[in-house]
Amino acid sequence: MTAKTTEAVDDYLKAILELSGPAAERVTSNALAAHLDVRPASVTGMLQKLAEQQPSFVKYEKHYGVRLSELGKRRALEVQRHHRLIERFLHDVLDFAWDEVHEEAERLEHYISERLEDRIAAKLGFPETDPHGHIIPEKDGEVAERKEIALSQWPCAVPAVISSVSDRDPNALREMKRMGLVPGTGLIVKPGTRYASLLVRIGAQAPTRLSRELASGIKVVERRTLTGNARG
Amino acid sequence: MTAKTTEAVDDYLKAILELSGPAAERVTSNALAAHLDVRPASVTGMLQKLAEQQPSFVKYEKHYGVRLSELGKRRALEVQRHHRLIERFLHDVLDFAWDEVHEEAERLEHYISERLEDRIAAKLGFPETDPHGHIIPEKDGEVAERKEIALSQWPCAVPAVISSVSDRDPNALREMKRMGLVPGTGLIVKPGTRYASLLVRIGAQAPTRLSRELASGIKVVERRTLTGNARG
DNA sequence: GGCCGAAATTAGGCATGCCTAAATCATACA
DNA sequence: TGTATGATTTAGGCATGCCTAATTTCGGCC
Ligand SMILES: [Mn+2]
Ligand SMILES: [Mn+2]
Ligand SMILES: [Mn+2]
Ligand SMILES: [Mn+2]
Repeated sequence: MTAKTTEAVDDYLKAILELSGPAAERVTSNALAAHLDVRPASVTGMLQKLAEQQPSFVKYEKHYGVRLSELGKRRALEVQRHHRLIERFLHDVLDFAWDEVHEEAERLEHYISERLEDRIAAKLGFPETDPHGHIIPEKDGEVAERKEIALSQWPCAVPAVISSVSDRDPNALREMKRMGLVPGTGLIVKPGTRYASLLVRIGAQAPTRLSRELASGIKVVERRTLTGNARG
Repeated sequence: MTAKTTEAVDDYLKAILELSGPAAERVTSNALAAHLDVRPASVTGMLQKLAEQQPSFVKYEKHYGVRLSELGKRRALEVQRHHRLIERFLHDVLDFAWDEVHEEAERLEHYISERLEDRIAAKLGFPETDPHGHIIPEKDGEVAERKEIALSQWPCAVPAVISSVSDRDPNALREMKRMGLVPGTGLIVKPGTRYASLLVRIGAQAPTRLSRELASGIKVVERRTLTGNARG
């Protein structure tokens, strides 16, 4: 039973969680402003208000950035759980395409009750990931960890499996699906081709060119590591 | 594609629709304030803002009340359609009890997209009523009319069928379900018993006492009139 | 150590939508 | 034809959360 939040507050907390990365580093006002599509001045205002609350969702040092408190992390994970459960539900039960679910979930995540969250999870059989491969936090805030790496950072010639893809660009998602770039697909980056595009063998297909832009939305793990729905 | 609205505006429009009744009479500020649980001064403020918009959702005469414009009626019906589809979906697909669906729908009705509305309707096979018997407006704003009457007004000894029940009081709903007072159930009011309680034969049961309060939430139609899921 | 540019904050405003307290209006009835 | 009473509106405020413009701070570089 965390304190009462608004849609705006929830979105700030989730943004801080997602921008601070696995090491929970400080997040800058500018980064938040870009992610949330508001002006930096608005971010400062919100962070000040959040920081002076008692108890507070954030630790904020003027001019140095913000990070989540335990309470803030708890709430951010709860909203993220809502988001990802809703995406899987829309996709699996209501026939939404994987490029359509994000926008809808971005709103609904703030307005479903705990009861509805639980019924959705039960209906789906307590899924572990959303349609883009992102891990759904447990109800108690636990997150199954996984050391995934951006495809652009992955070494050549080492077999990898797609673990997740960014869900924020519908066009990119449609293009990925067309090329077979979905979670679980295996791939290998061909050596010496890391300029404007990557030469990649996707699954069992012949090697294809993959733009850096598209590649930037893809995260991978080592071939054997993926638990569950591997396909490559 | 009606103009952009907020949750508050949607709730005002829906309240005006529901309080103005089949004859679309003017609704008073006080009635709205009571229904929406805000102060009358707040209602006045909102009605003034709505009335001076161009195009406007309402026709408002200072000191005399408000009614919906065509645009306002269109929007109110759309929100009502959302509400009732969501209630049926939560009940039929996600195992919500009939006394749990209203509160959830009251929030979600404002936040589902047209796409989600359509998918829910399709998944349900385009249902005609919500779990409380209320008719779901069509997507184009058409409403199947039905001349239902409050049970308290129904003549004695004339066979009736429950057409709908009020969904706003969870306790009353649980009590109704326990007594078999659900849409489709037939009943007859016994003569000469219209004081603090009604003596009523519900379905095939022995006659029971029914408090005026519970009866006030029940609407009925003539025995043969109900289309569809009659049970009485 | 001082300067410069980028990042961040402060200052001042606006829109929404709620509140309480103080007028004012409509109207029933004496 | 007043008048009182309840309904309604006006006046003034507050919280949230966004904006632009102006100012301050940070940090790297000469
Ligand atoms: Mn959101
Ligand atoms: Mn996702
Ligand atoms: Mn509502
Ligand atoms: Mn209902």
